[in-house]
Amino acid sequence: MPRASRADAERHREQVIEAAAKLVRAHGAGNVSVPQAMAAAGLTHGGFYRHFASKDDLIAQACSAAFAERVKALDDLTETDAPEASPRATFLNGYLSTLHRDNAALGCPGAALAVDAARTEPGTPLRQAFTDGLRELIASMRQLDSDGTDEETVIVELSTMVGALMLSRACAGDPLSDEILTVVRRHLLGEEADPA
Amino acid sequence: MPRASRADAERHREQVIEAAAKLVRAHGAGNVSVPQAMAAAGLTHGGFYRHFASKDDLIAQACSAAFAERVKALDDLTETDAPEASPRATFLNGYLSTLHRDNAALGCPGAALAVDAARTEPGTPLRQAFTDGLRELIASMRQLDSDGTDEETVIVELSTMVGALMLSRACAGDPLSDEILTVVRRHLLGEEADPA
DNA sequence: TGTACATCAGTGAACGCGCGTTCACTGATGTAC
DNA sequence: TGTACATCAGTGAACGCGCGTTCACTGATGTAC
Repeated sequence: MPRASRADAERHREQVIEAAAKLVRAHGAGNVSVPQAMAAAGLTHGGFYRHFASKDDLIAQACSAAFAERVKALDDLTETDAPEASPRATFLNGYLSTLHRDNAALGCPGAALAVDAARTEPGTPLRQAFTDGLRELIASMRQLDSDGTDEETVIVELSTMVGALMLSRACAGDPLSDEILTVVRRHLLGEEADPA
Repeated sequence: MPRASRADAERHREQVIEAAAKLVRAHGAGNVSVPQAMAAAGLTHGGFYRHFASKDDLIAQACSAAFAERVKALDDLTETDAPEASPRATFLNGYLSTLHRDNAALGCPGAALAVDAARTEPGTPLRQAFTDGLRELIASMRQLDSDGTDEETVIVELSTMVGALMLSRACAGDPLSDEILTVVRRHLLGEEADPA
């Protein structure tokens, strides 16, 4: 494949980002190699630097793509008219499910990539991509209730969900893992935040 | 240093674990090398395998040591008689502080190592060490109030704290980082969990 | 529309580097008498 | 208590490996006429 058309090249670039967005959530920024990401898109590693300035550049773009994908799913949920359950309940139940726990590759980057973003310096591409994505996620969560929700309430709720998902993943295989999901799901669905 | 006494050797082993417990929380399991951990204890890397079966073995022991250190600090807090603030408030304020956010090396392994534990398979030494440590941490948190606290309540509280700390670290350098700490601190201190 | 040529997406070999792990060696420590 | 010797904690060179990145090369794509 010595020369692809511009349209093909653009499609390849998107495929690499898409593949990296999954790999990076499943294995972490440091455990995804350039050859792996390229191979996941059906390419060899040599052409990598025609698409990206560096590995860090790809990781940051993969982080942005992961947030964008999640935010879009959230917005679709919000716009669905009158489902059987409320959008918020649907979101929470999905987030705190064993399916989400066991499939980080397609899951929330807020949980999967927070530590990787935390381990880079402020101002690096990944840190910035994560911060921007987190802001968008919070904004979308505020629209889950038809009359909108305080930023404060959403931040507390998201912190609880992210913490529960990560702790649950960290001890998966032990009964404690399911218990965390169940207890936190019950807590968030059984009561509304009460800014006393 | 061709031959150290048995007491020295034992002390060296503990120093390597202690150093690794800090390094691993600051940089992650994959970003700490055997030479680094040995050098942090003043040794060269060659003698490593007289103390540890593998790098994974050291990482798991470092995780256990980090939890043990944290649990001890918590228990000391619980046993302090009548301080100005309640043990629970002191614990929460310290946990959700910028000091804790900016010093992961000495901080809570539940937040710092959850992703590393999640990225190993069930049954691996790190996964087991993390799960055991998490159980001990939950047990100690239940004793913070003099009359004890439900496991459910503590799990929700710990999830919220871990999530907030990690998200705050991931966007440190941005105003959102401080906001997360402030909002979640106010939430946890301003109201008691209410099992509706 | 057809031809001549420049562009450049993708290939695969190569680079220097740090990793986890192994090993022959050193010489003070620990032990047997 | 003193001596002879075995043990073994720590050293530093070496191993094979995969990494991020570079580069000469190929040949279809895109463009100028």
